[in-house]
Amino acid sequence: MTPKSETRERILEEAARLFHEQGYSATGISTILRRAGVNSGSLYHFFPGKDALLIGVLERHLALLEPFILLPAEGASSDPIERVFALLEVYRRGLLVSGCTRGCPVGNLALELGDRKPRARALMNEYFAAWTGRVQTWLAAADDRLPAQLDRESLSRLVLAVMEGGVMQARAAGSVDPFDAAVAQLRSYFRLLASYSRREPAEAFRSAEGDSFLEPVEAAEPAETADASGWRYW
Amino acid sequence: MTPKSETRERILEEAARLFHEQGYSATGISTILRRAGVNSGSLYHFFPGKDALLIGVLERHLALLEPFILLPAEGASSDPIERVFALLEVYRRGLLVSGCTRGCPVGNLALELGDRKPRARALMNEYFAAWTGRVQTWLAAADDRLPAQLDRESLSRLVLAVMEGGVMQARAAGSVDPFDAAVAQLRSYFRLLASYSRREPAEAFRSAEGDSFLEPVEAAEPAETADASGWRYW
DNA sequence: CCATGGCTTGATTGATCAATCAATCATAAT
DNA sequence: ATTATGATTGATTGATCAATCAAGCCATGG
Repeated sequence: MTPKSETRERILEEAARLFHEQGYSATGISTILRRAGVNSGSLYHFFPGKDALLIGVLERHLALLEPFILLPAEGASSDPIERVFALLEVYRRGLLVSGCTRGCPVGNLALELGDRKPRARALMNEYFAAWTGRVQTWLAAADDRLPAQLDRESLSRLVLAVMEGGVMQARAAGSVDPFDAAVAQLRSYFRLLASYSRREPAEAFRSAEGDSFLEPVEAAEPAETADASGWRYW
Repeated sequence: MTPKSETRERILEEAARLFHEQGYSATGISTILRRAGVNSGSLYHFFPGKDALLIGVLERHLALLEPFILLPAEGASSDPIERVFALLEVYRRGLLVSGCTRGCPVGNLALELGDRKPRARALMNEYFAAWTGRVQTWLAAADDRLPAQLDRESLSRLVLAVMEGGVMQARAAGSVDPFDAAVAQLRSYFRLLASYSRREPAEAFRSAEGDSFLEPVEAAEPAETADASGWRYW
């Protein structure tokens, strides 16, 4: 038995797949057991409960992020910006080979679980941080092709949003087209950034002050949106 | 006793809120009944089953998209591009008033249900199509500030991806910051598009041909990604 | 006055859920 | 050979799930 028993790995693998395809709540322990060819006692020998299994799955995703997602993207190109798009292409492949049923395994869980499982949310945050962190590394390596005033962390958040939002639309549409469309626009943005970095500093990056979008709102408002009839939506 | 009974509306409202916060599978009928102050027989009088309730909730979201999402965004500004960002701000408010637990109600369900409920997926597609369609209308109204070669449908898909991806990150982080970051970058993209539309046509929009990102892949490959050890990830 | 039909009541069903546990097996250390 | 430890078995638990249904309520129209 390897350091972490083979049975344990098989359970995690099937649980990860099922959580990804059906979600956490919709996946029954019995289904995991059947698919993994294991008895319930074995599962509860390794994991005290379903929650712990979820944590194990997320830890596995975190461990696999480097070898199965980031390294392949880095291997696809030596150009740092192309690596960003190679990263997106990794997820595109995931969509294609699964018939648009599987995109980002962590993204699904992030929306499903929200803040109801604090430990899980911390791990998902860690996952996203590692993901965007690596993108920032690449952006830093392409320093000469990006405007100096550009906030690289924000840009990495945009890249992640495009991936997750694109995957969601692809899953809803049953087609990669919306994903491709969003990525194509991101590509266009990078082209514009590159050409702008070659010209004058431009006012396009003058920070967001005077920008009505990021105003107070924060702790303002009676925290209730209602129309004339007293209807609430949120 | 309005055309569609008040009880029915109350059930739909509570179901929508619970599906949004906890997801479809994680929400029990009994919880909906308790929160709506209704007996099970009443619910099953209006909806043959939980699936039908889901459909009803999605139809309600579709019906409320116009009055509670799109019209407020249009009312916030007469400038068509500002309307795009006002639309994003609507969701930002939703995040804030809910402590980052509620973003886009349809997005959550889209990722959770995938293609397991065809009728539901069709409605979610319709929702996204209406959403991006309106954005395209606004983009068309700002025709003079966008490069002629720009694909407006793709851009609307990007806007939706930014919203959904931003909401997901905000939910995972328990903070609107990632959402704001992604939106700020989208804003920057729009600024660049505007300044470019004032200059020469630029090669930045020369379609995607010769662009390695959108190549074959389609029906190619043994449809399996494995590393040296035979490991599969997707 | 009754009859009709939309709506509500709430106990109840069987299925499925996550989780338990005493017993057994396998392996390796002593 | 003996014991200890880890891993596995699978029947079983009580809780919760979605869904059912016979009975009653009540407003309207005849």
